[in-house]
Amino acid sequence: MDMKRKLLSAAERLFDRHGYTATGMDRLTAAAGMSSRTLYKHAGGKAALMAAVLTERDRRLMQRLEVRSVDAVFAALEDWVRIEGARGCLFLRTQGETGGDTREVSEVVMAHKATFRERIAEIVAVNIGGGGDAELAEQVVVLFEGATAAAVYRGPEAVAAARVAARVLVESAR
Amino acid sequence: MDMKRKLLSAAERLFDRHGYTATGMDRLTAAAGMSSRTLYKHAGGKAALMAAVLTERDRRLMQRLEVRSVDAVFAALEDWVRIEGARGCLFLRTQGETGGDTREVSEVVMAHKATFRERIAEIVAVNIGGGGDAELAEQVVVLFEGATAAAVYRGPEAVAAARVAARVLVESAR
DNA sequence: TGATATGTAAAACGATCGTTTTACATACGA
DNA sequence: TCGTATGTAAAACGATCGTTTTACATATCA
Repeated sequence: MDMKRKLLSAAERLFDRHGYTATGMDRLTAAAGMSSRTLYKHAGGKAALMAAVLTERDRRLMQRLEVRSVDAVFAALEDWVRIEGARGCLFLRTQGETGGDTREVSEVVMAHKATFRERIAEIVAVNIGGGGDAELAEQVVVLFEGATAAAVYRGPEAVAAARVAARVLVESAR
Repeated sequence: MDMKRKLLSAAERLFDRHGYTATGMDRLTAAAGMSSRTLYKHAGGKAALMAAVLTERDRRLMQRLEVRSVDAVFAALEDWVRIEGARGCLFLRTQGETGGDTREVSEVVMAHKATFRERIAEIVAVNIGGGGDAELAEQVVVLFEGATAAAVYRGPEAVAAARVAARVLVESAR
């Protein structure tokens, strides 16, 4: 279905640039180039549409994190910021906007963060040799989130700093 | 003015817990225990109220960062998270919700982030001895933002991990 | 040919948005 | 005692919210 792809990419763009609550259905229908009847048939409703957007974003993001080294994780984040810009983590922003009381959204957000953390832990384990280092994995997660957040006002420099910091931490944990 | 204090603390609570856009003026008047006429006389409007909330929050946060060591910065963040909970940075969340096109809000957010970064740079300079280390300061900023963001789904553990990471980075920069 | 699916355009739904206004009460200081 | 300030309660403002419905067009395929 071509219609669904158009809807999802238009919705992701608007939600990301203007926020979930502030984006009205009329703006969504206009940007997706379809009637509201068709939009509701495909997406179900606003919250379900946001959940679908986040599910798709999770897929795209996790694909970029199919790497073997901690350094490559931050290289991937650098690419992401350069291509898509830095407006903060859409998952956390949406969770914050809805106060956590939109079930469909909360579930996707928490699931994404869990698999994200798991992926980082795997990569850290490979880099360290030997068993996993839970503390180092937590540190890398924090650096990744911090780079994402700080890049909003510091730009790509924040990601570069996180990358260097991760190198130091990995080295000192080895 | 007692009225203004009641308004600001009620507004901060609601904006922080439910988001800026999703919080209606009726909920604000009810929580602050005042008529909408009085609210508008004191605050001017919704955007100006949010700006006032952020200004007050900046004051409170910066007060907690009147410390001498990088380690104390993260100790302060631990206290904050324990007392106020972890719902992410209200400044960045609000900036994200408004897409950056509410002037009154954007100005306070950017000003806060600038002074925050400056404070971190000062503390880093004291800890390192000798001139400032711009790269280390950027790393500490990233760790602080990352701990704030990751604590939403990882809890206080995220702050503890950031604290340890900062220790390692400061040591290796010395 | 005629049913089924898939789309648009546009109006309507009741609710809620941020804000202003009208009308009235109370306290304080000249 | 009279004006000024400061408050409440409640209605009204037009706009916009998310969602559903009505009426109609087009394409596919048995």
